[in-house]
Formats: sequence, structure tokens, C-alpha cells
Amino acid sequence: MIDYEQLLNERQLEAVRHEGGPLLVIAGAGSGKTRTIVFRLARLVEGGVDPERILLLTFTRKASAEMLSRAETLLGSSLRRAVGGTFHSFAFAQLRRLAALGQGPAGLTVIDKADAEDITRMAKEELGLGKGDKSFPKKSTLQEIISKSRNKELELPDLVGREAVHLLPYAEDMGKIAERYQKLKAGNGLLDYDDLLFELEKALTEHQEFRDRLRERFRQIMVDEYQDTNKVQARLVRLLAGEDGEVMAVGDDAQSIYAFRGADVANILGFPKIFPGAKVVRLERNYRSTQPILDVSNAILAEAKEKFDKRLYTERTEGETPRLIRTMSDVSQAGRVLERIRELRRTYPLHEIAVLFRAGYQSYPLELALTKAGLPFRKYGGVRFHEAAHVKDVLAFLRLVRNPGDALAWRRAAAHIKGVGEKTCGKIALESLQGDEKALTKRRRKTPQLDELFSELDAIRGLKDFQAKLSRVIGFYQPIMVQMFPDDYPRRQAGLEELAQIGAAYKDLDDFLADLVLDPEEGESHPEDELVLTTVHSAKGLEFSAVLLIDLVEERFPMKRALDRPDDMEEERRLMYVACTRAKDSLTMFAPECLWNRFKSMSEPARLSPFVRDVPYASLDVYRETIGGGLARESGRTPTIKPLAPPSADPDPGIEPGIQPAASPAIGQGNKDLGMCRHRIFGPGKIVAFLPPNKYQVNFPGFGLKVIIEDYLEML
DNA sequence: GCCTAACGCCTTTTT
DNA sequence: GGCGTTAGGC
Repeated sequence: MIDYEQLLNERQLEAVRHEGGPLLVIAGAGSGKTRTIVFRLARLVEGGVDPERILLLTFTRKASAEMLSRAETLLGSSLRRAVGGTFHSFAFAQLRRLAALGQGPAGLTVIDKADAEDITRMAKEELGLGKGDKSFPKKSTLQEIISKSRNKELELPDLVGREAVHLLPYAEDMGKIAERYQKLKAGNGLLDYDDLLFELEKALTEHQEFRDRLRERFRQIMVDEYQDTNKVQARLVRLLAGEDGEVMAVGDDAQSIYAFRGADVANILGFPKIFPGAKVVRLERNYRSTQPILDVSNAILAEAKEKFDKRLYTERTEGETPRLIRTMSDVSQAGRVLERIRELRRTYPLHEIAVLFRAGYQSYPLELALTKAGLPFRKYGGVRFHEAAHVKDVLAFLRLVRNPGDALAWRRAAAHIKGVGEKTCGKIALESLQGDEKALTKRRRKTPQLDELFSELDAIRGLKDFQAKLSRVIGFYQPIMVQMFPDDYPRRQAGLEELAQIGAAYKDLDDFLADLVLDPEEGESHPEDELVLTTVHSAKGLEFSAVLLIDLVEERFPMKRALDRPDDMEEERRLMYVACTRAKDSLTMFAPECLWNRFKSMSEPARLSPFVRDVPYASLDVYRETIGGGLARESGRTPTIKPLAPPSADPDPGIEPGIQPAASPAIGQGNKDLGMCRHRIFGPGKIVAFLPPNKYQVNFPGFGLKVIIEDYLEML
């Protein structure tokens, strides 16, 4: 028997033991959310629930696999028959079962973003829209808007009016393209990510026996990261639960960071309304971070427009003061980050150290520096494994093995053949589909390389098991890869080996293809001790002893596009909150003074991120990079700051007023009116930062950054 | 008609 | 470094 009382706090216990009705757990960052789910899983099984009746929906398949395996360890028995995964993978699996019964949507090939974009472009071209119009939205924008309008369930012109006013003149054309896109997909048996959810909803609504069977099977439904579900996902939960199913939703409204994808915080806030009688449990005690780190996190969240009814507290009152390091530029930042990592490495293993950033490309300079320094790292987010060109190529061959009518796959598989382009591929696909052997033979005779490809595909089809197919495809592709990527095929080679590794776990081609598109598994778990580089989004739900945040300047974090959109700014703020709360012991923030502008080939001054400006000056140790490359300490945390008192007997800690050093100015205060100035010797310059009490940092064209005492500057 | 190479443009987050 | 457009070749 598991000693729940010993291992859980009172609130967690309440959630774990709850029975007989809907349950909503509002779990602040680091409050033991995963632990609560894991123990509840164990508790259910211990209490006699058949694992087969449990459905665990999470944000990534990795998360559900980890929770199930932790619960297994706890229980000492298998949970294999429990179903865990993402909404999308669950939907796909159920739709396949339905298809096996001859019902549901026709096709069952799941397409990824790149495929969806290609089909969108075809729709646009077929309709002859936007020809020669340079400002016509491109396929990525079109696809983004089409998907957003479905996710947010807004009519397309409505969505464009709200989120992309500048495209309003194109709204009508985009609507036509969206319609055509849907038809093209349906006609080719393809499902995009959004279709998976809507098709499952349709199936549940239209096929009563199907719905009843699923309801009967999944009596216990648990949904993690509920704040990031969209409207249709919430309806799916309701449809699956039925009247008397037991539903547990877990999430944190303050960590909602997927609104851009249609996530609707209203789902979590409105849960008690949709599931009347729901019990609500709040977890607010943080077990992860030290108080100084929580002070910074709380300060960032405190400025949110939408007020969050929470303030994390911890008993880890002692700890290193978070640092803010102002580097001269984003280029020099990489070096300072590397230094800091070397320092931290003396205390923590590499895999407990993570560098977080807003967007994938921001880590490129650091990746270079790390490679040069020979420091092993693993990157999450940004370009995904299955999106790498060589992986997509291999997958294209496999898709053709299964379905020779897949025009998109033909395009990739024949990319190395000169004289065979998009139109030809479309024809080949059509002829294959219609079984027009005559036309195909003619083509094969005309282009020997095409003939070779056809023979190869036939040979692969003849192989019995999936493993043999996969290794043969990789073998065939090998020389093509060398030919197509002469400069970096060795790196891609490693990717193919990884793909083979991943494939080793599969018996079925369809499963393999769908899984790679739905939630690509990383290769084998890191045998080496590796540093972690990750986007903040991909770091969701994770924790590290030491966290380094880079590029904390306006236009990078928050992103430029969010600056003049209040709602987007709010999401960026929550994202920043998520980033800070990943840290257990050590938090280092980096903010370059200048950013390299690739187009202008020059450095331009950057403003400190407004979120960092909201942090009381005294909550951070501030360092500044000096010309020589060293660091000069600029300010320190005043020792008078008392840690937030942990609530004593109060059963619901709710909002603790905390002790804010109210009088201390925020970092960079006064920056709000940055402007131009003139110096007697350096001439006119742009003020980059105000350095209390009486200095300014100024960027003088031709002279670079200087720190000048106020008295010597003439304000313009 | 179809394909390729060359040129100018702007970079978000993810199932 | 990728996308879309355009010019020019087969």
C-alpha cells in the first residue's frame, strides 16, 4: 500500500482521494501537479479501477508516458492498458478504429504543417488568386489563418478583422482558398491536425454506438494542461465523459501560453459551470523554486492585466539572488552564457542546466559557441526532427510505398530527378491512382531515374515487415542525400540513424508515419550528460536546477509583433512567467544592449524587456559586460528584503500580500522616454538605457556604446 | 507547357 | 536561409 498521507500535502491528498464527480485542480507552477496526477492514477488502480478504463490526455506523448510509468513504479504493477497521449493522437487512434468498422472519415493520412501549406498553395493556384500580388498573404500566413479560424471557431473574415486587419482586403479570397483547401484534403483522404479533433467530435456526435462504447470504456478521464485546450477539445472531454463519467482537469490559468493556437482560458475558468458540482482544489505551495526566484516570477505576473488569484509561496526561503547580465550585444551574449554555464557546471550536472529562449533561431549563436567549446547539448523546439528535409524525404518514400497517389510525397521523392517537377509529379500521382500503366511506362522509359524509383518502390512493397522496408528505404536514400546535401550530409546521416532507431519500435507503417507527424519522439534518451536548449513553449512542464534566459529585450521577448497588441503582450508575459518558474535554484537572465540586424548588417540598440523592467531593482543582482569582456557588478539585492512569509494556518493561502520593496525603482526605470541626445565630442547619439542614479548609456554612431554622466549630455 | 536558376524579401511559439 | 516571383531554357 502506498502511504499517501506521508507523501502528499493536504491539498494534493484531497485531489488524489476525490471520488464520484468532476474535479478541477488549479496547480500553480512547481506545486506538484505531475505528482498529484501520478498518485491519483495509482490510487485509482489501487482502489480497483481497471487501468483499461483510464484515459490520460496530455500535451505531449512524452508527458503521458512519463506519468504512466511513474505510476507503475509506485504501484508495482502494469498500467499498459491505460490509454495515454495527446488529444490528437487519441483522436487518430479512435478514428482508425472507426474506419476499421467502415465508418468515419474516408482518408486517414495525417499531414503536418508543411504538407498543409503545400495544399493551401495548390488551392490558391487552382483558384488563380493572388497572382503577381506581392502583398497577397503567402502560404504560411494563409495556412496559419485558416487553422486559427478553425481553432478559435471564428468565421475567417471575423478572425482576420480581429487579428490581421491589414489582410482584410484579402479576406474574401482567403475564405475561398480555405474552402478549396478543405475540399482538396477531403478528396485526397488527408487529415490535418485540426481535422483530427473535429472529425472525432463529428464521429462521437453522429455514431451513437461509437460514442457509447468509448464512454463505457473510459470511465476515468484525466486531462493535463487544461488551460491550453481549445473549444473543440473541451467539447470532446464533455462528450467522452458523458453524464456520469469521472473527469479530472488539471491546469494553471497563469500558464496559458497557447492562445495563439486557439487555446481558451475560458475552458479552465468555466469548468465548474460545464461540469456542475465540480470540486475545485488549489495547489499553491511551490516545491520547486527558491524564494528569490519566486519573487522575480511573482513580480512579473503581478503586472498582468488579468489578475491571477495566486501567489506562489515556498519554504525554500534561502537561495541565490537571480542575476541580470547586460551584455554588449547579442553576439557577445553567447560568450557570457557559455561562461556562466561553465560556472554552473561546477555545481550542477549539465542536464540540470537549461537555456531558454522565445524562438528557435535565438539559440543559433550559442549553438555555434557550444559546438566550438565541445560542450554537448540537446535542443528542443524550433525546427523539429521530422521537419528536417532528409527525414521528410525518407517519410515520402514510405508514404509512396503505402499510397502511390500521394502527389506531395512524389514531389519529395523525385526532387533529385532533373526534369521532374511539381506538374509531372501531380500527373504521376493521378496515373498511379487510376492504374494507368501505359502512361506510367512511357514516363519510366523517358526518365531512367524515375524508372529506378518505381522499381525500388515496387521492391519495397514486396517486403514483408516494416523493419525491412524502413532499412531498405534508408539505404536507397543514402546516395541521394549525399547528392542533394553535399555540404552537410554527415550531420543528416546521424538523423537517419536516429530515424532507424525510432522505427525499431514499430511494427506497422501507418502507426510509424502518423506518430512521427503527431508528436515526434526524440531519439534515444540521452546517454550523455547534455546541456538543454529549449524554447519556452517546449519547456512547459519541465524543471531545471539552473535556468538561463537569453535575449530579454524588446522585439525578442516579447516578440516584436506582440508589442502593440495588448492580448499578445499578456500572453508573452505569462510565457515569461513560465520561463522563470522552470528554475529550481538558479536563474540568470541575459539582456543584450544591442541586436545585430541581419538586413542592415549593423548593430542597433535594444531596449530591456518590459517584463524585466517590472522586476523590483532589488530583487536582482545586475552585472554589465565590460569592453574587455569581463563582468562588472552594478547593483546588488538589498539585504533588507524579507522572503515572503509562508501562510501559517490559513487553509487557503490565496493572495498573500507579500513584502514588495515598493520604494525601489524597477530596473531601467526612466527608460520609458528614451530619446536622442548630444555629446560635445561624440556628437548625436541614441539613449539606450538610464543607469541610476545619474548616468546614461548612449549609442553614438561611429563610436559605439558609451556610458556618460548626465551632466555631459544635451537632451534632444 | 514545364522546369530551373537567380533575385529580392522577412523570420514565433506547436499538435 | 526559405519563399515567391520572374526570366529564360528545353
